[in-house]
Amino acid sequence: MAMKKERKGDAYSARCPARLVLDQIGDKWTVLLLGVLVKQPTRFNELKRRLQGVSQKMLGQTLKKLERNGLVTRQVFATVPVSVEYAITPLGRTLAGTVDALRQWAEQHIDEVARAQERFDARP
Amino acid sequence: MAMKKERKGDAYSARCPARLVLDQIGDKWTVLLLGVLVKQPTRFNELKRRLQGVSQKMLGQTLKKLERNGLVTRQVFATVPVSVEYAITPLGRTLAGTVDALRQWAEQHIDEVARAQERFDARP
DNA sequence: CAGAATCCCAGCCGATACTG
DNA sequence: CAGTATCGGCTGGGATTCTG
Repeated sequence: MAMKKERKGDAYSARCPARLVLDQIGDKWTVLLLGVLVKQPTRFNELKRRLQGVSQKMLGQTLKKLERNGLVTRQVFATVPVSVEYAITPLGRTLAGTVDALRQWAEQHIDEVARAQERFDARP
Repeated sequence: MAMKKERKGDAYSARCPARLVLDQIGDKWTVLLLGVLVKQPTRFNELKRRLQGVSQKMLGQTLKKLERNGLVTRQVFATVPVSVEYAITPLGRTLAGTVDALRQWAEQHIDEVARAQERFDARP
């Protein structure tokens, strides 16, 4: 029997900081969420409205992950029906900036990528 | 800058260039793969050896996706057992650079993130 | 050596329903 | 309003087997 010893992850371990970042921003909603919050603090249902198509489950889950990683804060106001405001942290703001570099790369090179795909798909 | 109205595919449509990039680099092996190939062209089994823990399936699949997007090239040599060399393209090299910005962000802020996680996990 | 094909599981994610 | 809980589909990804 092939036992693996301590194969926890090699260069690919959870200790790899890059992996931590990609696990955060690689999911479906984080980038869009940061994109909204970087402009202003926003409440739960308002976020739900902005990110058309998100489910409460994923919104809550994504926000919780962001909060846990110190990228957004959650503040509760004791209004009549309680309201909760999410805001980006300074740390989150720096990440949003870095993610923006990615977005810029994408916009600059999307045509080239699209052409590569066509070439690839149109061959024997 | 043009306002996009188009609510059919949300802001989250496949047309979104940022989404295309995240779908490419967000997977488990792309970043590591680029990290190896950015140094020198490498053959299939050599890649498999370098990325300890990757399966042939995922390696082949990831390479194919990279090739389709024009980020790496695949060249076959008619040696005795045939050998195949994968190399990063200029386009792929620019992406690798951008990804590196992400890695730098991660390394600079991993401590702060870790502390945020501890604080989050250690509360009632 | 370089891969394709198959099986299977864990986790993401959406839809829906329920709570304070 | 702001969530949590549960069910189920889909897919990323690993292990294994087979081919040129």
